[in-house]
This record gives sequence, C-alpha cells and structure tokens, in this order.
Amino acid sequence: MSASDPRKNSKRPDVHLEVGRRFAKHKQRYSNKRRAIVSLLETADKPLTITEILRRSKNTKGRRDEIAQSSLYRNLSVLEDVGAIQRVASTDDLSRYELTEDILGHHHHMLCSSCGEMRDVKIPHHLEAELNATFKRLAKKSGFKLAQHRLDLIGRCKNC
Amino acid sequence: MSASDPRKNSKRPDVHLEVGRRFAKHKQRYSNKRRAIVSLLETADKPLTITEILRRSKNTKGRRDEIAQSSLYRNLSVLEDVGAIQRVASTDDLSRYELTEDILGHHHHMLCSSCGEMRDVKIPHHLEAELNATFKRLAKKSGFKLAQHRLDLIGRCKNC
DNA sequence: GTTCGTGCAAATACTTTGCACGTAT
DNA sequence: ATACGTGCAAAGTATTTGCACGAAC
Repeated sequence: MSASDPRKNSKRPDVHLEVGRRFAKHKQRYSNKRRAIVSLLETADKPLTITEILRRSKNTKGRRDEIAQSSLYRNLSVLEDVGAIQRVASTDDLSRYELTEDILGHHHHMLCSSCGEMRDVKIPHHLEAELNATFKRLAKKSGFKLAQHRLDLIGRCKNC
Repeated sequence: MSASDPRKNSKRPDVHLEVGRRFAKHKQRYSNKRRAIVSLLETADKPLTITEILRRSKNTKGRRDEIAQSSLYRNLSVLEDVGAIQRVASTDDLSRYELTEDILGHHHHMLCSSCGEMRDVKIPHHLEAELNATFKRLAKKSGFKLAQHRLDLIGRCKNC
C-alpha cells in the first residue's frame, strides 16, 4: 500500500542524527528517553497519542525505554522546542505527535470523526504547488507570516 | 476586508430558522440559551473558545443570556448533535466552535501557531473542486467514507 | 560539582456528571 | 403532569509542576 503509507517509502537521512543536530543547536541533551520517543514516532505510520507512546514505550521488550508520564510530557515539549516533533490535532481532544514535516516529509492526514484515528496520505505535487501559491497570496494580503499548511480528509474509517 | 471576513459577506437564510428546523427534526427544544449561543457564533468572524462564549454571553447588555459553564458544555454537545455547530481544532488545546459548514458556507482558516487565534478565509472555487476530486479518489482507495475536508494556513498572525 | 533529566506525587486546567429545581409542552 | 433545560458543586480526565534523586558534562 504505497499510497496509504507514505512514511515507509520516503528516503530520509538518519533521523536520530538529524534530531541530535537540533538538540545540539539548542544546547539540550539528546537523552535515551528522548531517543526512544523519536524512534517510536519514526516507526509509527501515524501520529501517536500520549497513551500510545506510553504503552509502546513499555512494550519495547524489557529495555530501559519505559517512560514516566510526566517525563513524556516534558520531553514532548522539549522535542517540540528544538523542532523535532510537532503536535497535530484530530477530531477528538487527544494530543497527537509526529516528527516535523522537514524530517518526515510533507504529507496530509485522513482522520476518522468517530474514533479520532489518523492515517498519513499524500496528494499530487501539482496540487500542492497550486495550494502553496494561493496560500502565499492570501497570507500576504493579511499580514500573516505563513509557515505551513494543513490539509486533512475527514470522514469515517474502515473500522467505524 | 472582503477576503478576510467571508462570513459577513455570504448571503444566507435566517440562521435561527434553520437551526430551529434541525432541533425540531431531532425532537429537541431550541431554548433561549441555545439561541444565544448560536447568535454569538453567527456574529463572530471566527470560531470561538468556551471562554470566549462565556465571556460574550455575559456582555450581552444585561439580558438573561448569561450561561452557566456546565450548561454551555451540554448545549454545545446538543448543538453538535443536531448538526448546528462543529468543533474545530487550532494549534493550542482549546476547543473552538463554529456554525456547521452547510449553514456558514464552506471556508478555511488561517491560524496562529503562537496564540491559537483562527480567522476565516476562502480559496478559489477551482482549487476546491480539484481538491475534492483528488480526495474522493484517495478516500475510495482506502475504504474511507469521506465527509469533508479541512485545510488551514498555519503561521504567525499580525499581533504575535 | 553543577547542570540537566527522571519519577513520583500533588496541583492545575478543562470537561463531564449528579442532583435539585425551573420552564415549556 | 411530564419531559427537558439550567445552575451549582462534585467528579473525572488530561496536562503541568515541585521536589528529591540520579546521570551527564
């Protein structure tokens, strides 16, 4: 399923190396726990909730990657500050996180209005280009400093 | 500012009449408090947070439109159930509400990653059409029942 | 040894719920 | 009279913070 799983297909340099660079730039330490979080997000094919990250950190076959909830929150905040991850909103009120677009590659989400699940999707390049051009114009008109856009499909997933 | 304030410009039938119809259809009462909430959302040129709705309900020059917090939450839930309003997510974790798209008209948001503020914007019809076509195809491929899409500009607003 | 990371428990913020009373049908 | 709406206060969740201890520089 190449279309529905864009993360696995995109070539990208070593994520830890890149994240490590960003930690260095911000004079922060790239600890093992932080590495573990990044690994989880890298492996997932969708943004993860706090609960999902906690659960997965415990299932990492007995390693010392288990993370306390408070540390997780704190680390997510730091990871966001150094530009390694970003928070994405679904239809429910659970926070979800994914690697930033410049690491993961630009993509969009298909999200279920019933259970809140998100899946990654990509759209054709020419559409992206057209969107960007339009947005740039709109932003300029409003004195808005455009950083990125988000575009999601909302509906019901197979399981709901 | 016609481009940055799409709600004021679009002609639409009386909102209370339409919302009233939806309440009737669901055999629910369209009480004064509920009317007051709808009026606030109709007047705003952006989605409102709980706090904003509460504050504004108190500023309605001495009228009995003041709403208790618990009632507000309950009413927002009912309003959502009858299809009058919808919850929209920004970059912070505050819930925001606006009238549903079929009442308010399809539009998008420009949202500030710093303060969470959202403003309404519209994009050209042909772009919308192209997006819809692409999405329909993507959804079909994944067994996903597409209901709507959301497309937002993210950046920094004039004030931040 | 000083600075930063971690875990636990307590505190806070946002949202939901139970219950008694008021309002509309 | 009955069903539904409202407000208050209590309960539930999600998230943040204080503090003591441990690890990294």
